[in-house]
Amino acid sequence: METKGKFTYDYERPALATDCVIFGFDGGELKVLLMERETEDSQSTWSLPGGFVYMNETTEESAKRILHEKTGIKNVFVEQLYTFSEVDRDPRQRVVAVAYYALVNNKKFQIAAGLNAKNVAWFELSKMPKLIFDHSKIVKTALIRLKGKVRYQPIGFELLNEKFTLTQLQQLYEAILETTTDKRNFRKKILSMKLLKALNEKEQNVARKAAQYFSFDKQAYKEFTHSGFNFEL
Amino acid sequence: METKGKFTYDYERPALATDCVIFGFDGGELKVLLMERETEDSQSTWSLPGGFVYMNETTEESAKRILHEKTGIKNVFVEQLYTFSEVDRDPRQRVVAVAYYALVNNKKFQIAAGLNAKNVAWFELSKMPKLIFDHSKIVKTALIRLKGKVRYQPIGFELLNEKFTLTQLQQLYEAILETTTDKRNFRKKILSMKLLKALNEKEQNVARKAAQYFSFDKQAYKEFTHSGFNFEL
DNA sequence: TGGCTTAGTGTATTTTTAACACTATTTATT
DNA sequence: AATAAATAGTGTTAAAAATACACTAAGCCA
Repeated sequence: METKGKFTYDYERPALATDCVIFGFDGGELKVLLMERETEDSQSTWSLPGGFVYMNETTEESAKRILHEKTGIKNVFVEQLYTFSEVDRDPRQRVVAVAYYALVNNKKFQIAAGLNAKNVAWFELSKMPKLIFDHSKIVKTALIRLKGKVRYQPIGFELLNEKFTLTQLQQLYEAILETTTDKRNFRKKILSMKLLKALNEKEQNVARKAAQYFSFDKQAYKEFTHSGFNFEL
Repeated sequence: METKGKFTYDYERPALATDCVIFGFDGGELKVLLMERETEDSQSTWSLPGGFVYMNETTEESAKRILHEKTGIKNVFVEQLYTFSEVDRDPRQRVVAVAYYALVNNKKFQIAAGLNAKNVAWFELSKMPKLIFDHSKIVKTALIRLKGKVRYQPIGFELLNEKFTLTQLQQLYEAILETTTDKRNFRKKILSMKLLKALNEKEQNVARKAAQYFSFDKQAYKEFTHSGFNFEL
């Protein structure tokens, strides 16, 4: 128990923190951004970016602030995941963590990737190092959520640039859902929802037929949902 | 800030509480169990059962403990809903609330209903009183979750007795999803999953043809999911 | 015994999903 | 200039699932 501090309560309180699982998509692979810290015995351990919640911010604001402070990423999709409260999850003190997950598009992915020299790095899911505390469990929970959610909410687009090809979109879904899909059937289904705008623009400098660029039409999606339709893939 | 207390920290901490949305199903209606408290000005206000998290319990244990202490209900389905952290959600002090929702079957519903004389009561969703703080928002969030979840997880059964008729089951789904369904199609679909066991028992004392009782077959569901099938209604 | 009430059941149509293979375009290579 | 390499883009058919729809069965009551 702290004694030097200056905030005193008439009952004991857990500390409250936020942790963030940051997903990116690159090279056909789903990746997670992790931070490295040196421990006292000068071993390195990896963890999710996280920190304590301030008194004047919500947990969502806290997660976004920490995301920005620690990785430079801002203005991305962030959603609450789950609150982890095992009594001994942090052996040093009782910390309850409200976990969030973020989806980072390819452009911001590259910026975050540029920070590699420092203490953050992208990891493929199959190549994740051991993580501190219950952070592996948090990542696992985030993956399950992402897999479930991507099928009935158009959040996958958050992982691509504003303009993307149908092949990229299909690869994204295949990576997240760990499936393969027939190209024609995938295109038929996604185009039938009329939520994609075909742009007057094609890929450049590719040694093959250049693919058409599309963008997600947020306005059409609004009307789509208001008409009682449900996104589903 | 408290001054008489004996727990002191070197930075300010929000209080951590749990609140619980308790769903019951009776008379073809989905209901929520609420608590009444007297305020200082002797007006009554309604709220979700809730309380502070102890240092030696997880938030889930806290929610279950409080549920039991305040309503007598235990051994029911309880699942984490969402963490509410608006800075001013409780005007008296900063409280972050981890909300849970519980599904109470009809038998336990009746017991809880018997507490009516005291300070708890079941309310139909359309007849809910004004609630304290952000508790209406919490109920709304719980409803959205229940609606979403009931379609791809067999949690609806938690709201019925162990034995139930297909008509009861259908009414439950219709109440939660706010839809109507064709009786033959509903039966065809639910029975095709082979997750219901027909019991050698019928309704008693009804002034019409007595309906067959069924129960949910947990063992079959385990095998069902392990075979890669998904519950879906 | 006739009336009331809800249980229980089958078929035909429409819609959705799944399976499947070739041509078109662009760049790189020789 | 011709050809090879790579991936974009496209339509049809068959199977499965969802939907729409109406009568008979059983038990109690008046």
